[in-house]
Amino acid sequence: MSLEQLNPRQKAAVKYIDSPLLVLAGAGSGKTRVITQKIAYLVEECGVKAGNIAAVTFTNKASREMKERISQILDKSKSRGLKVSTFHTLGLNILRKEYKHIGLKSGFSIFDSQDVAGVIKDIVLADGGADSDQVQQLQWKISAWKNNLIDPAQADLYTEDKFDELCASVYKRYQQTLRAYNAIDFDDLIYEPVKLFQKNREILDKWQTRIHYMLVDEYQDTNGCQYELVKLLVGGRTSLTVVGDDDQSIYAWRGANPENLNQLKVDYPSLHVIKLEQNYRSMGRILKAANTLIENNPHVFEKALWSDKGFGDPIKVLRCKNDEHEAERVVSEILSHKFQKRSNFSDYAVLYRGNHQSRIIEKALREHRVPYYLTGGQSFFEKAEVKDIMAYLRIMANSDDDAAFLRVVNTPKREIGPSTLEKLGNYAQQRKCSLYGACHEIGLSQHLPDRALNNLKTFVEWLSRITERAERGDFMSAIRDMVKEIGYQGYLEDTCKDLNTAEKRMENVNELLTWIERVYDQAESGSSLSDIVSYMTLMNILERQEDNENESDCVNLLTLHASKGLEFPYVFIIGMEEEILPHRVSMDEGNIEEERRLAYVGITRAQQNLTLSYTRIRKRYGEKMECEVSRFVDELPQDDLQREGAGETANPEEQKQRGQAHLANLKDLLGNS
DNA sequence: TGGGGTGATATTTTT
DNA sequence: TATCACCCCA
Repeated sequence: MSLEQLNPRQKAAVKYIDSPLLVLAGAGSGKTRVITQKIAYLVEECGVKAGNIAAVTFTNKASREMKERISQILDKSKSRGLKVSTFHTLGLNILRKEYKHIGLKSGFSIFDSQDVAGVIKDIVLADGGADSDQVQQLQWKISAWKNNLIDPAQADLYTEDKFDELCASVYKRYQQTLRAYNAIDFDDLIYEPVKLFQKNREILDKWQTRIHYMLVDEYQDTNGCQYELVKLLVGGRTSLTVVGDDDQSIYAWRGANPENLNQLKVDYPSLHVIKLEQNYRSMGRILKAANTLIENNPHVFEKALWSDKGFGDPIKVLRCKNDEHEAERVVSEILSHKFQKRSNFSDYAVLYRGNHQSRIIEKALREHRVPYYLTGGQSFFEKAEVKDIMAYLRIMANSDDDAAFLRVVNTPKREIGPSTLEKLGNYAQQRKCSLYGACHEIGLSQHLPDRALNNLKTFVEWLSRITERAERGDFMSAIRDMVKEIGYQGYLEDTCKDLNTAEKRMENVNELLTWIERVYDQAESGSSLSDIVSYMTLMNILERQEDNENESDCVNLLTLHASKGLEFPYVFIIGMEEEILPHRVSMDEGNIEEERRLAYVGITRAQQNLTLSYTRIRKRYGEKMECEVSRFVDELPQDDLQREGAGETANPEEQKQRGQAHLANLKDLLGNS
């Protein structure tokens, strides 16, 4: 195999196997290439079987990309059994084999965060009241506990105030409820295997034998639980390579613990560190700006990106009168630039801090007839029609899944209303069984009027028939018939305002079916209905749609967060203002460093040109607010900036503002060191 | 059962 | 200011 295409550092990272390895891979430094080459190296030169290697990523997209690139460099016969998966899929695979040890039955469901919110709501409601804000906080807290491996009993000990006590008691009942539903949540996919491994040496041994080498991508995004899983699977061995960049850690607010990078040095004293600093993406000036900015953050590992792509144009800084003006400027910059360079619309990206900022840009783009593609928004699996069909599959796979039952039972309408369901619920509780189970109990007739009873019976009988068909005969035709038999298309046509949206939703349903078919075809033989449903739950079809849309020539609109891992020739970052970037809330919480990393991520997306913009006045909550340029603009190398716009020469007012920003920044630095 | 009026609310999001 | 739940009424 040829390692010639790699630079010396990359080559070293691929070949190093003597101790655990941390690869500090700067933006655009070819980290995916290192991981894929290393897998090939392990297989071809070190005699490790592909089936004994586990490579872990965070998103489906990253794992798909990695699989694809490996198939390009490694023979199919040699890559057989290679496990490239997300953390959650790895966890699911473990649980599929070991579910009995944690009190689950086969066919368990995976609850998404909406299902979880529903369960918590029910629990609090039984307590006598809840507002949606509280449910949110409870959900967040429980998730945080799981991410830090704290079980309900331990949570009891950690309570500091009344709210913590409530959380702990809800946590306990929440776990019980999930078990009763034969369900787990996303966090459990990692939490439960870790707990099991900690308790049961034998099972851990088995999995350690199965996995000889682990590679972890985007290591700075791991949480405590994920790190523990890696640590357990690696055990005392040296067979670990993690790749990460502390400067691109932008998900701490979601439970990621970038400290895990430093923790490695403690847990593995023999840890070897290799830095990848050559950037293959951007012009020198962009990297200089990025380096200068991020130097304002404290670092455990120093790192400076460089490239041999030439220095490039100055970074434009647009100063605008107001937000409308800003949008207008950005669009006209894109248009005139495109005209000059004869580039494509898809070469441009507009990045922003918050989703709402896209609206005004969208408006300007529409006015100029510029096609655009908006990333984000509702994910495919959050669409009601997709959730409906998925719920049908879930109840078919796991009859204890009450959440799925409730969603499905009266959609489309079967005249099974709230009062029927309440009585059914009471009865199920009395009999200590699931809602579906309760429908089969003889005693139910005592509690329900005939009409309601009949409706329910008809439904569950139909459901068991179709389930049986799916399990026994041709899976896909049973599913397709199911959609037909419930009259879903007619239901959409009745409930949607216009036929157009009904049609669109039906298209989504069909797309879902196509996907189920694909997953079914690719799944190992012997995969059950529930296996298919589990994998579907962990998937995001939207990603694929994105790829499709990108083929038509569109300007890209996305949040800074969503931009991580992507690159564009020409990048605009709008709203470079105090209270936006850095965001107000982060300022209050003292999280300036993460905001700075966010700006860093945005800047390093640009290959050739970078334009920043800010406004003097912005409408916020309907009120006109005076704005101040972001401190991050002041932290950039001023000689490399080309400032343009309304009253571009610095007036006394602005001088003063900048002075204040600088002072604040100094204080910030002092406070941190 | 659905639509319209009302009031609260306003980062970032993957699995 | 704009949106989105949610609740109430027809």
